Amino acid sequence: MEHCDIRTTLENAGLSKTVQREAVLSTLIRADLPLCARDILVRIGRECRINKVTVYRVLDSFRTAGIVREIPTEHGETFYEMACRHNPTHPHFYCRICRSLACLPSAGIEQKWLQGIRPGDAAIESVVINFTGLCKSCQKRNRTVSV
Amino acid sequence: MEHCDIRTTLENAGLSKTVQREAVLSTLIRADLPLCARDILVRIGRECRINKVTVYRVLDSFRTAGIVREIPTEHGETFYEMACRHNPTHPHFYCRICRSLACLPSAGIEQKWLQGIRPGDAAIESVVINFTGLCKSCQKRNRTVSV
DNA sequence: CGATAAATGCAACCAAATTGCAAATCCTTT
DNA sequence: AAAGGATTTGCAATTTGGTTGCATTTATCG
Ligand SMILES: [Mn+2]
Ligand SMILES: [Mn+2]
Ligand SMILES: [Zn+2]
Ligand SMILES: [Zn+2]
Repeated sequence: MEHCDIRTTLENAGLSKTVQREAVLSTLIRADLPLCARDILVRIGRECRINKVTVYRVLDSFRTAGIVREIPTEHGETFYEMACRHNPTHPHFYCRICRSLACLPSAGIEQKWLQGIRPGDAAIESVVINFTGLCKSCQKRNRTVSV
Repeated sequence: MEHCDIRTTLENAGLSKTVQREAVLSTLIRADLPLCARDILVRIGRECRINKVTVYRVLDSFRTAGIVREIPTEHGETFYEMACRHNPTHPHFYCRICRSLACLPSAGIEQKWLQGIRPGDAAIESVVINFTGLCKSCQKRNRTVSV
């Protein structure tokens, strides 16, 4: 997969370049699936000194700038993924047991679906389509337990 | 709108009949929009003695029995609505300012959408389609403020 | 380099939801 | 109707994901 350049991304967004922002951004670019704040903190590890609060604030600035997309889940944790041209919007699958989030390969489908919707008077800013259920490994584990 | 019978609903679900369960169920049946645990607690008020924890547990038993649907929101509160035949599944709109949740009148559309999805190995149990943005009154309020 | 605005770290805080356990209630069987 | 066992509830404490206030540090620009 092709990737965005960290410096260019920050510059284009008008965000000042700090080690913490670079660490969060590079973690998200490297990731092959959406990450939550805790994931990011763990992945950065000792790479650079960074606080939990900073991760939240950095993610918020990225979201405001349109660099990342937010994917809220049933359980309450919010996941993040790159919102660049290399990663068009798509639905997600959330496992209610292991609380993992997976991207579903149906890019662009939201736009088609949106046309069937009458939002009334509301000003819609985003659509979240979240499938929930049991992932493959949790299905297996559950089957074994219940038999 | 037609309504379900409280006693029959509980009996069919195999749930014992307690004043607390009846209170929660009747509140949800009466409601004209999805409610969160706190809403339910407030609406029950002095009607019967009920604890916050009980509301959560009752809602959980209702969800397991398929009596209610869960609608998780971006902010972390979970809303609930009747899942009976009088109320087929539909998408929802969530206002990120006033945190209100509204039902969108597009019944049955999720089922159609599901057909376009390749879930891979996952066992899908539910689809949540959540529109987020600003409701009418929050648009107005925001406009006034920013001018 | 120095000034100033912006970003970060830390501790305290918050709201929603969950847990453990004792007391109360429900439901079946006498 | 009373008894007994299983289920449900209330209460206090805890967990979790996230936020706030404020002092310190860092980035950026002249
Ligand atoms: Mn994704
Ligand atoms: Mn609804
Ligand atoms: Zn899983
Ligand atoms: Zn609103």
